[in-house]
Amino acid sequence: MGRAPCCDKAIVKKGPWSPEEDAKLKAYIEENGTGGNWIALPHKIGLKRCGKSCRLRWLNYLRPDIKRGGFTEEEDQRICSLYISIGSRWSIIAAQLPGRTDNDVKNYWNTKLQKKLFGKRKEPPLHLNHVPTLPASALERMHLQGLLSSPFSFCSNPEPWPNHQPPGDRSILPSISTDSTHQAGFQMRSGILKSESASTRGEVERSALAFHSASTGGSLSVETSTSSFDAVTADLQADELDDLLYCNHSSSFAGHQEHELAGLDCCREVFREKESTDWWIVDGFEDESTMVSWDSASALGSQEYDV
DNA sequence: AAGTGAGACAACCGCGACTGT
DNA sequence: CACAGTCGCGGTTGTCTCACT
Repeated sequence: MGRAPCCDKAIVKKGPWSPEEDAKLKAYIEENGTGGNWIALPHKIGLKRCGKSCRLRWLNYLRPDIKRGGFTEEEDQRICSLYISIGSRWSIIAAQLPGRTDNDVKNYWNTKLQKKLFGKRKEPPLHLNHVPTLPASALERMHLQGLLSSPFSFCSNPEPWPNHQPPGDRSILPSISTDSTHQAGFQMRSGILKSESASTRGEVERSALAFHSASTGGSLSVETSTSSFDAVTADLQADELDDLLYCNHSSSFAGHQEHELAGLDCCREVFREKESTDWWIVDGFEDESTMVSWDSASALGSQEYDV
């Protein structure tokens, strides 16, 4: 028995939306709002569409604040920086780009940016094939980190998330985005304690962080201030990203091979030890890059995390 | 002009998380 | 606490457009 479908697939219409359907949906939402229930909405306005489909159509296409047209260089850089920092959290990345939707950003990454950064080649760099358990996105990010001059630079940033708020106050501060829809998408998910298998996409980040932690004598600070994602992106060298995105980066790549391989070595080292290490994260720090090992846990000190 | 392939964009699907009862 | 309904997300697939042969 699978989960019950959210709507009757025999009745709902699928495929591209007609202008009439768009007009109906748009007019209703502009006048009445979504009513807090997408599933019921299509019935109210006589649309033979799934509620999820209506939601998607509104968020990705009909919403008045949608920005059309090509992405700017600044947006490119921002997407890349954030992708390197947090991975394929498209909704979060999109929230940093006013008027852009997660679908937009995701499509743009998949069709354009990925090619810009990695070239036409589909397979990962040869040496990365030696880490077969890593998911593609993690490999990509590893590769990008290698292309920049400071491998795993994001792990030197104590604040990979825009801010951390205590449980019970999960909404991200307005400074991140003034757009209400985006803010809604920023609802931080609670998760007091997560344990993840070693093969999840956060593998690289955890390894990197553990490496960083070890190399700094096990000290690791996790702060709870309220600065924005700018702190993350500032950590990546904008000019280097610019090189990767808009210039021939072959020379840059060659120059960083050594760094990259060194970074991989540290990962492999950590992978060998992962069996004996318990990985954990604290509430509100959903991103794997913020995970810390027990080795560095003592540094959390005064933080009262519900573990 | 017709066929074809690639690229861009739109939409769907499945799943985990959240919320109310 | 359990359960059902709903939301939101990320991955994937489908469709359309356009350039090229």
